[in-house]
Amino acid sequence: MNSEFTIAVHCLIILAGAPEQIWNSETLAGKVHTHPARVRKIMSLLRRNCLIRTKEGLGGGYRLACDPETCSLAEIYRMTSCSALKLNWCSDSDDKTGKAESSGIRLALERTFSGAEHVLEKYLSKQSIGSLLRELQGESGTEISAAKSLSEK
Amino acid sequence: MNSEFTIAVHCLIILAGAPEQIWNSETLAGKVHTHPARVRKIMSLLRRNCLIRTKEGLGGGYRLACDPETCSLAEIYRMTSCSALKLNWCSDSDDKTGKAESSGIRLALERTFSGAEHVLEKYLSKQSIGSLLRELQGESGTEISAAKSLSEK
DNA sequence: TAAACTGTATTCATTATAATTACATTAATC
DNA sequence: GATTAATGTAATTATAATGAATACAGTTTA
Repeated sequence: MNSEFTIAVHCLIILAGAPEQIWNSETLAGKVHTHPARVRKIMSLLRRNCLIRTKEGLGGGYRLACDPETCSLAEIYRMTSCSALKLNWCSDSDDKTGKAESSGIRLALERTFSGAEHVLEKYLSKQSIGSLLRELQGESGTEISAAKSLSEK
Repeated sequence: MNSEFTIAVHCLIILAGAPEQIWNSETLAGKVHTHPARVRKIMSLLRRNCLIRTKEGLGGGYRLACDPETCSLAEIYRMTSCSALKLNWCSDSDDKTGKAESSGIRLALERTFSGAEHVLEKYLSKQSIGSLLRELQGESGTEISAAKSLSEK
């Protein structure tokens, strides 16, 4: 999984924390520690998926366009990092034995990986921009981490 | 997750499929489509974790040293790819606002990632070299994929 | 003692990732 | 309108991660 997911979530949380405000790429880049052009690229992806609204021109920038509570991390994961757990290894065409045993192994491992992706998405679907934001806002208190309890269900 | 996990599992399945046989790095490398030196490096890791036994010298190679049924993929994952889902992004020391909001976001995301790692390991702990091997051997039949059903539990 | 292995470090090549630059386009404001 | 400040996007460059290849010391068998 590359860092696009992280940056996307981070920016969305910032937007959700001040829904009326318009944030530009430079400000977001400063908070997320990356380059404005990269922020724009990722935000552009989020816009095409209708999570945010963009305003071009002077005074422009980004605003949230979705309900933080229903915007799940799984959704964002799919946009940014789909199949990050994919099996990365070449085909088995040159198996000389004819028994094609290693192809069988490959299939089995592909099922394992796709199952892994499945449980990961299921876990991420239980968290949303809203839930993370609430977790943040309650941080000064003594709450138990929501992520921890979710993963131990 | 890099491909060490895949190669390790693949090699272990091969060893488990012929427990009496000694496999050398060149043969394994041919089946797994990588370089013998890389196989040796990974097998060396598995040996240090007592999953296999090594025989050096002429006629040497690798043999399984564990019960395939209790050798879970989670265990192998931990050896090869631990924290593959770790948050990869720099610290927040230069936050000028003083509110340290983005540090809070960082902590929240770290919890999310560590929870993700947790569910992934939990999923992998339900599969073993033995279960994969059995899945392979029953492949000619019409069995439902074990991985699929596990991930949908 | 020679041959065939593993163990391991090092170097090189490739690929993936991210930063940077550049510039067209858009919109607000003077 | 002209200027300014923003996004959208492509292209280039730099850096980091990954894997392949090489080399050679150590080990065991015959």
